[in-house]
Amino acid sequence: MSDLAELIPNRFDYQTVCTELYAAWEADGCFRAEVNPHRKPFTIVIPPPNVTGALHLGHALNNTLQDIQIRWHRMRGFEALWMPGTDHAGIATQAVVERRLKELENKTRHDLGREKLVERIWQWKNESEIRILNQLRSMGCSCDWSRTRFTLDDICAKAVRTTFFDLFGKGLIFRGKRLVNWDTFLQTAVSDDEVFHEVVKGHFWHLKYPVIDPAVGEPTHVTIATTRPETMLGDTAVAVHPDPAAALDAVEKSLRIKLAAAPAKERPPLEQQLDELSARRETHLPLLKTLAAMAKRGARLRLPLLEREIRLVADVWAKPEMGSGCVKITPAHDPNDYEVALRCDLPMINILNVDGTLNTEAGKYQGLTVRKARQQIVEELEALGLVAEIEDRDIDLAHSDRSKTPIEPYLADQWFVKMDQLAQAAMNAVTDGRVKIIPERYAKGYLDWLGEKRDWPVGRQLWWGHQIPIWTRDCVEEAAAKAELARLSQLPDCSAGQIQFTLEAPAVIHVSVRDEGHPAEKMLESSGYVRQADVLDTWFSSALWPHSTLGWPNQTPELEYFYPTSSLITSRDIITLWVARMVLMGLNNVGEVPFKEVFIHPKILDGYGETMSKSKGNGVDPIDVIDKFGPDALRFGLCWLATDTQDVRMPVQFECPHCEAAVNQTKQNREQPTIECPSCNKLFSTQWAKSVEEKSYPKAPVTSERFDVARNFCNKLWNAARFVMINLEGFQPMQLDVLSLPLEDRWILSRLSTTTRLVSEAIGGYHFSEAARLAYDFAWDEFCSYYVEMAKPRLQDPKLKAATQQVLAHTLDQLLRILQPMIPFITEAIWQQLARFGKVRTLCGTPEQQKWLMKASWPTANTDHQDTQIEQQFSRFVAVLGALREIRSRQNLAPKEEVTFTVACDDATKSLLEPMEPFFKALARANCLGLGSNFAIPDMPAQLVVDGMEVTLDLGKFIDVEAEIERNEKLEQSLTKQITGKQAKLTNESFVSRAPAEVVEKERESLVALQQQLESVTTALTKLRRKNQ
RNA sequence: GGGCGAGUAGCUCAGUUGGUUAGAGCGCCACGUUUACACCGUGGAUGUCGGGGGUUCGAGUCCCUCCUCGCCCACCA
Repeated sequence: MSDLAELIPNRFDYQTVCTELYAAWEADGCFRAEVNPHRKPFTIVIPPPNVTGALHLGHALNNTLQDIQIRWHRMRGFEALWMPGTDHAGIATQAVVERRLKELENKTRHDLGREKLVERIWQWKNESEIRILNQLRSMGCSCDWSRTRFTLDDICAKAVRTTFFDLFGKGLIFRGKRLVNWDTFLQTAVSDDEVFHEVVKGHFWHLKYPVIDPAVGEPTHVTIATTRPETMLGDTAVAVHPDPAAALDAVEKSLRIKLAAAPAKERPPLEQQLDELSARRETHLPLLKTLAAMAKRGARLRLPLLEREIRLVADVWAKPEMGSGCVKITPAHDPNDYEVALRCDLPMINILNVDGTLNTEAGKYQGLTVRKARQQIVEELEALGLVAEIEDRDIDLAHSDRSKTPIEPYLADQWFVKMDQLAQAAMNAVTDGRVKIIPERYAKGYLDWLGEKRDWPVGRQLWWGHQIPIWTRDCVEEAAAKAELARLSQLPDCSAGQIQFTLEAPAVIHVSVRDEGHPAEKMLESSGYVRQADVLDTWFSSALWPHSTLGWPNQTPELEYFYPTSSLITSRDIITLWVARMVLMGLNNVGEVPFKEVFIHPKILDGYGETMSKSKGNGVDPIDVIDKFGPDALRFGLCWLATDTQDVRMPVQFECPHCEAAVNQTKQNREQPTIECPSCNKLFSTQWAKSVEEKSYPKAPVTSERFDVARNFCNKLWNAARFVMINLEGFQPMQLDVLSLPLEDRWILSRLSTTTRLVSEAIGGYHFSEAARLAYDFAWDEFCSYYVEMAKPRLQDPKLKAATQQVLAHTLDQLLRILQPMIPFITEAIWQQLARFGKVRTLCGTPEQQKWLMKASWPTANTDHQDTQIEQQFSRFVAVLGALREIRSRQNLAPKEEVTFTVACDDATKSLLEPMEPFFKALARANCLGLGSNFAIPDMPAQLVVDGMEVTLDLGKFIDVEAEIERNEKLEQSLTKQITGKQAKLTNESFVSRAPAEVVEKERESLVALQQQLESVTTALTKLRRKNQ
């Protein structure tokens, strides 16, 4: 025994063992999943991480939960496939590489050219992909690496190309002129999802545009207001409401309705608005009426500076209740103005170059940046006396999420996917339950978003991504286009289904080619067609992920077997961007939903409740946590925290590399390149260290104390296992008859069975935290604190030893299985060792021959072992034990001092407690002198009533009478108070008559118990007081 | 403006269909090295369950309302 104790270290050496275990699993093909008609498939596709950088704690959570599901199903006999891979993440990745290019070499992508830049991005991708996949391995993710995909690899590319060609042929892809969010730094359109708003200080300029040839009684100027005066260069009209009086009436009416319904508190502001409105009727309405009339007669204005004539138009977009009541119309740079331009048939003038400078349309301002132009224009207008007023104002300015630069709304040619039918199909899949979203509340956002059925702009003016497979030729004249279309339709490629084409009125022809590298591509290029330079939105390829990774469009056996996938586990922020699009593409391409369930897990927030992100500096690298706590603690900790309703709030600490002090990460220090440790006053560096000097300081890992629980738990498990193994010497398994085992054995087996069932239910229902807590409580409180402690005396007894060993080995074996999905490394390491000492760990029947725990079978809850009566009996033992310990502790008895005690109880309890006598001795150093009713009361008693049992300790020489009196007095008070409350309740007629009988009965019983307890406390007090005199 | 979620011990969170004296981990206090584990053991202290109102014999739990925080969507001349 002592040899073994030395052989097995009392700490799990995760640093070396985990890497070895992972390699051994992988070498043995444990992660592989194959088409296997004899098993049911269980499939999860990983939400492919972006190859922009490394994974953070959010990914760690996401992947831990997936791995738990995969490992659990694998043990349950499913053919479990976890499909791994990464996402090329178009804009994000190109932006990272371009930023580095700028920082390190001061070059732009244009200095490098398309081919060279793409080459650089591939390099970056290769590096970060290795890093990401290694992070996943370190975490223990059991992905089938032989199937690893990348959204830009050949297999995914084929799926993208096929999908595009198909949608194009169905008329669901088209080109249109639309306003896009233009990122002037990356020089690409970004989607609404990639835009964030930030309030900046700005101004509100009121400008005057002269009226050309005003008639008598007409104003000479029209005043408009803008936050962006430079856009006046692109103005093509000023709008006024066609019927300002009616519009004001409507506004007033709605205000009055609101006012009538509003509570008193909200009224004043509404009333003020009404007052302002009526004032406005006097100050503005006459003028607005005149202007509306002028608009109808076709009045024209002179756009200052450019001296261009523009129209005054009547349009409902102009709100008479706001500003001057007139609004400048800049169709090419404002979404609303664009709509006005369509309605009023206005010209649309784009004044910007792709880099955000002004173009030739800006006249003498050409080449200026927006900023410079604004300054100059305002100065010149002021000189002309055309600035009526300048207000200070906060402006909610749109910024590009990727480059952090302001967005310019910009009119450009864009490719769209028509969402109509596709979105409807995806909505139906959720409403009819083919796709179940868990928790259910997230279905609402999904449906609302799809319900808008907005066309999806899929083109990106980037170099990194799937190039749009369209060749375009502008035939200039309609007749020529018609002739060309006729020619195309005669081509063999056309009848072979290799090309499809559309006519964009009046004379632009778009042709799509089905297969990459098909001769038709060359043919088109030699006959005047030009390939679209744009690439596809990165979500286009990720939308295909569940089927493209399985080989679609080829009808592979994998696709047949593993699709639809079982479960998608992801974070809530991409429900629309990704989940919704996967559903619609899956339905379109394969005709079946991509997954049956979507589980949305909580987000990891920092100590301030903010989402973690690299740019904020509050991100945590899971590798730092693994280094400090081990991969199992990382996983178990995340699992423990992943509750059903709350996001995970996680304050994090730098760990000083010099003195290991924990330095809380704050808003102040989290963005600094170096930090001085408050404990040793030495400097360490952070992720922001850039300069050589900054980087010369050792980098502090960032971890969180929240992983302590999990680390401690792993250690507890390790040592419990160590105890079991140390005590398995000479273990000879036999066939055990559970029913004839002693109480404690039957109790732990019953608890094991219940725990097994509950953990299965929790994992199956995605209640990960609950699963962790159930296993934790069973392992720590029930197995370690009670069963193992009780096993100690039994192992000394030759008659009891064998059965005890067997139950210990069996329980540990089953516990390891239950924990394997959550903490695979340490459980596997223990299981491998356990197999050396106890080859057979079943209670009876044939043992399972399995090399690896991760491939072993999931335990089934043995209902024969479940015995609520045994569990209740055991809880009485625990109660007595607790009473003994409490008395010992409050009397401050040294652990070595033995005490004697008696328990007054009924006969049933007596026969139950009798066999437990040795355990009172072992666990509380207390010798039982008597159970039941016939025993002498000691001279110096300390009593406690629990569960109707009166535990009396003979304190003899040990007693601290004062302390005992004080404690009893306190207790007496509290009991009296409770009794009074209960009596009041029970004499309350309405309670007794209306509450269910069993509730009333329960109250009565508890009153009796309380009274009994009070009585014994009073008796004890009397005795103690007498003694004290 | 619309929607969703959260507010329970110093901190981070559980709390099942309303039902005895509201729980856990960490932290704190006291005692302790009893041959698995000090990443441990035993015991203890700590709560107007965000505020107010209502339903009910009974509310942390249900309803209304207010406050605070977070997230999503829409809009912003």
